[in-house]
Amino acid sequence: MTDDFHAAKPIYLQIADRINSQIVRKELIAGDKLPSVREMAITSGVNPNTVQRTYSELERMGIVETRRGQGTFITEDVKILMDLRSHLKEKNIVTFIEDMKDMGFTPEEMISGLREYLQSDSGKGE
Amino acid sequence: MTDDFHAAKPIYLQIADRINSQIVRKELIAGDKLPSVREMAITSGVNPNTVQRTYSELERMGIVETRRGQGTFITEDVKILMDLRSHLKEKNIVTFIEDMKDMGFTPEEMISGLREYLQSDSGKGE
Amino acid sequence: MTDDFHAAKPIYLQIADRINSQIVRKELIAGDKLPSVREMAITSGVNPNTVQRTYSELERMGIVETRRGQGTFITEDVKILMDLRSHLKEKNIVTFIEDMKDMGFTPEEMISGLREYLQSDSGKGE
Amino acid sequence: MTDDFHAAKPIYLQIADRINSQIVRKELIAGDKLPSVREMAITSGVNPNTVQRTYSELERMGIVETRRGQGTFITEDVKILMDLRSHLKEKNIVTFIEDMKDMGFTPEEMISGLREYLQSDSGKGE
DNA sequence: GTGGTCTAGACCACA
DNA sequence: GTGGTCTAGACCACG
Repeated sequence: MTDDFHAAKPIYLQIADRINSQIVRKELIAGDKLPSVREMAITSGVNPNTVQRTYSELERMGIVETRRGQGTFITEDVKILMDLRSHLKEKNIVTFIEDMKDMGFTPEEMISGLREYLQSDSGKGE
Repeated sequence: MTDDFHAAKPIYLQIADRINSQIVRKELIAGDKLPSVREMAITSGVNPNTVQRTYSELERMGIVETRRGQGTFITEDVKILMDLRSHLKEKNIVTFIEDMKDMGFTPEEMISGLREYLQSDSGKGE
Repeated sequence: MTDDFHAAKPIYLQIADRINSQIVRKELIAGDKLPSVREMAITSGVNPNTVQRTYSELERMGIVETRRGQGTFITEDVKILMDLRSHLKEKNIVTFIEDMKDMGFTPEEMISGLREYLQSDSGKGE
Repeated sequence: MTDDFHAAKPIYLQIADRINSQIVRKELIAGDKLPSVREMAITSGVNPNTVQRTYSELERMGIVETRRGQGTFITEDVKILMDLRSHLKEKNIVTFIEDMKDMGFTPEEMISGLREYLQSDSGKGE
């Protein structure tokens, strides 16, 4: 919370987020090949170094693996991909609860507040 | 989302968050005096400059005002303090919804997921 | 220029300004007695130290003189009071011109700009 | 007004003023890159932190934007830059008028006084 | 290379 | 005592 200013999450993490979202939404599945660093850099309009860093980060998390000379692939390890979903979900929810609790909201208020915004939100997307 | 690593929000903003929480929870109310820069620096274990920055940031947001030679005080402008609460609340909820939506969760899943964690969470503290 | 933020000129100088204005507008004239430090502090709602500093400053400028046990008086030296007026005037005008010049305005634009605001300004006061 | 002593506007704001002047005079235009913090620090003979502060201030005002790892740039938002000019102009003029009015000058005297100094001023620089 | 944050420690103006 | 500014120098994340 508090933010509002420069917001700014590093670009390389934003790209990682995007890829994670695609995985979680099954737009990318086990074994899929990611665009090459250069390709992704061009289509995303960023420096290749930045994409490189994204891929490294994802590899560190076990989500992708690079095969020399072939490219970068979503891991075949389905368990990791499943975990990713539940992990991101849990992380999101727990963070949300903690922040709301810090602000003195009761569980009931969290749910009703969430409901409220979900309604006024119906029918959008990025 | 994604994070887990370095996390890292600047210290001076973390302190600002903490103060905002206290305001929102009514532990700090309009007109209250904040600890002096030096005092807060010691109790928070940081450099006075860092606290100074926190206070400047809060002043920029209209949440506190400094009176020369006297100290830093929560603004008397109750409206700003009210707005703070609803602003933080909204920000939290909207972010949560967006992130969950990115991950392909339906509104129903968000609410049930939230419920689930709220139960297993009953009776904790920071 | 640039300002906009905390603005903030020290209180003791604000008070000095106010007294100078009164002199220049002949509301205070040579030999007049100023309120005592305590009195002025109360009516101005500030710390006596602050008023003390104002008087010291004015004395340093030769505008007032303090007579022990009697109080603080506007100087009898009319020349200084006359100079005050022209000095403040000059200072004001010169600063104005410099700032406008910095912004790339021509003398003609300064005068026309000034005229413009003087018209829309007719009939106000603090 | 009144001043003459310590004058003293913080260095970081003086630098901001300078940059604002350059923008208003079209010496810096939308999209231009500012010197790096370190560079500017050296050429201005101040500490990098001080320049950093200047840039932060300008960013807060929406006049510049920083691109990570690339540098600090004048905003592409031309409207902000236009507003800057008129804002600074207005601020200057209004302050001038108020101060002169405090001193008991009539609008006519302001204009004739200004004229007077503009003539004796023809052909100078900083 | 860039900006952003932080510490350490100093000095000053203000009340 | 208070906050505000500044220097010196360090470290980090980012592109």
